[in-house]
Amino acid sequence: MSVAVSGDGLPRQHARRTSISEATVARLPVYLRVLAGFADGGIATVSSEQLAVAAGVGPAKLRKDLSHLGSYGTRGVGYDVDYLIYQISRVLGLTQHYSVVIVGVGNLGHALAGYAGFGTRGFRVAALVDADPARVGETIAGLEVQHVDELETIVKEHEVSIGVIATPASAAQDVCDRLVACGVTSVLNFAPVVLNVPEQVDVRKVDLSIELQILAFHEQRKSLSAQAAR
Amino acid sequence: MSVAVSGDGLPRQHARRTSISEATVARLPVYLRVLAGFADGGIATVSSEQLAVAAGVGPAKLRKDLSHLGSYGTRGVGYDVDYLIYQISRVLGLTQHYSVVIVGVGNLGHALAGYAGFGTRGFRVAALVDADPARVGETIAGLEVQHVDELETIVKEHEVSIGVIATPASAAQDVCDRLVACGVTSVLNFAPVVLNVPEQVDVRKVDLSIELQILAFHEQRKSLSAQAAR
DNA sequence: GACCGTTTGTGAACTCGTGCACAAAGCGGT
DNA sequence: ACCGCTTTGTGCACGAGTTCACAAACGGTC
Ligand SMILES: NC(=O)c1ccc[n+]([C@@H]2O[C@H](COP(=O)([O-])OP(=O)(O)OC[C@H]3O[C@@H](n4cnc5c(N)ncnc54)[C@H](O)[C@@H]3O)[C@@H](O)[C@H]2O)c1
Ligand SMILES: NC(=O)c1ccc[n+]([C@@H]2O[C@H](COP(=O)([O-])OP(=O)(O)OC[C@H]3O[C@@H](n4cnc5c(N)ncnc54)[C@H](O)[C@@H]3O)[C@@H](O)[C@H]2O)c1
Repeated sequence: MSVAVSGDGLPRQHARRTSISEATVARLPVYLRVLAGFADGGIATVSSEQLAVAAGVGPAKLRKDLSHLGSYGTRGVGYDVDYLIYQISRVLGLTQHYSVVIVGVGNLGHALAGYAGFGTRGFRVAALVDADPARVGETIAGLEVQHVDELETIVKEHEVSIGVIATPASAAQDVCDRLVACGVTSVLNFAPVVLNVPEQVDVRKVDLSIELQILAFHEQRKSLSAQAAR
Repeated sequence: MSVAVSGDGLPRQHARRTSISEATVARLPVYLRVLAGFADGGIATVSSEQLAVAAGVGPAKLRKDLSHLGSYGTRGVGYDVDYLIYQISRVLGLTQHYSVVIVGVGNLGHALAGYAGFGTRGFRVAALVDADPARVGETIAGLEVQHVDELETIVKEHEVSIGVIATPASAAQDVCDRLVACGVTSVLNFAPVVLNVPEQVDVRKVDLSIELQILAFHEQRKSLSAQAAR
């Protein structure tokens, strides 16, 4: 593997020639969480075997995933927990901070606003907005709900890069368009609709009803095969 | 394509020889939702092109997905909306009803309990349980919160097949073990932990923090390439 | 009934992701 | 300095999933 030496004299792997696969990126946060657990437990080094078991993946897959972000491991020993945490954080972009705006403060929006998990890894809920005048002014988790018309001002002022949509499905596309128009380039959508966005905007969806239907499919498969065995 | 005739005289495609791929199963609920929208709008038939656009996938992928569940389409015309809804529902196992138990009625559990989307497609919230005695007895969306020790009784009585975990991460594995011990074979996990379950149990996870970190990765990628262009 | 434009269903090529197996590399003990 | 044990990093084969491209099928029209 080729190694470049940067100005400060520290060796620096530039494995950022080939981009990391989407499947790998989706697993890195899991590794990160598991590693954080090890670090809390005072464990200094882990083998790919241990990490793999804790993360629920195969050891080979784990090693291949990690190899995509550089060669940070010691043969015969394993990985240094703290160093690996740092490297994964760096690759995922968690060394920066991201401001999040939550749009739609209903049942779900309330839960999200109060969710402690946001703050833990570089994400900060900058504002809560809703279209319902009755909700505007309410304070949740230390934040006052603002009107959705303030969206552009809020996004500009707090340099919001991630928008979370927790409105009814009927309003989601409209809200998304407004977010994109304000310059938001990442959207996390909880509403059960397929959002249309320009090329450069990333959308990820969390869809409870789809998850349930996938489970239903497997339930049926299980009960059918149980029936066939009879 | 071979066609079998069942006892009742109706022609019945037995495309259920080969199992449907996981990727396809994950998209079927999306098609179903889009189709429901078309049906509401009074549209009787759709082409793969129309459906694909509405579902946010390519037309070829859509046709291949649908072909996996039989040959329900008319060349030169398209698909009959109602019939396709029925067929997808059948394949996904939504013609049956599933009872769901929600474990952990905190911020998120509250939102889930009140979520209308549960009832719409054959899923029924049979019970809410929590470990906190202060929460037991509270009524949410017409259901009284019961103690988690009642879990086994509840699962047996309501024939619960799907368990939703909305407890803190520290309690999730324990709750999961108890659900599995009661005979629950599908779990939807909102807690940020990797659950260990026996082979025959399906687990799906919804993990907000992972989604955010994936978005962060792409945000970083975007800002880096913008910087490189400068 | 033959023709024509349309749309499905699907083989085939291709890309992407996974798992195996092993050589290279490090560490500790002698 | 050597040896043996452990574990990484990766080449390779394989399977899953996607995309292309087109023949076969259908409805409508003459
Ligand atoms: N509650 C859940 O557990 C749950 C689970 C999965 C998905 N969802 C989805 O999440 C979304 C929200 O669910 P909920 O239960 O919180 O609904 P809700 O009706 O309780 O809340 C929706 C909120 O959005 C606000 N809103 C409506 N239009 C708006 C607009 N144009 N701009 C800004 N705010 C607007 C409303 O005033 C309301 O406060 C829905 O799409 C739902 O399908 C909810
Ligand atoms: N709030 C959110 O928006 C959000 C988003 C994503 C993920 N999550 C995750 O969902 C889970 C719940 O989040 P929350 O905000 O509702 O937390 P919460 O603390 O408000 O609620 C947790 C509930 O679980 C109950 N509980 C604890 N141990 C239990 C046990 N052994 N059996 C049954 N019930 C038990 C508690 O009494 C409490 O009522 C957490 O793991 C959290 O990380 C929450």
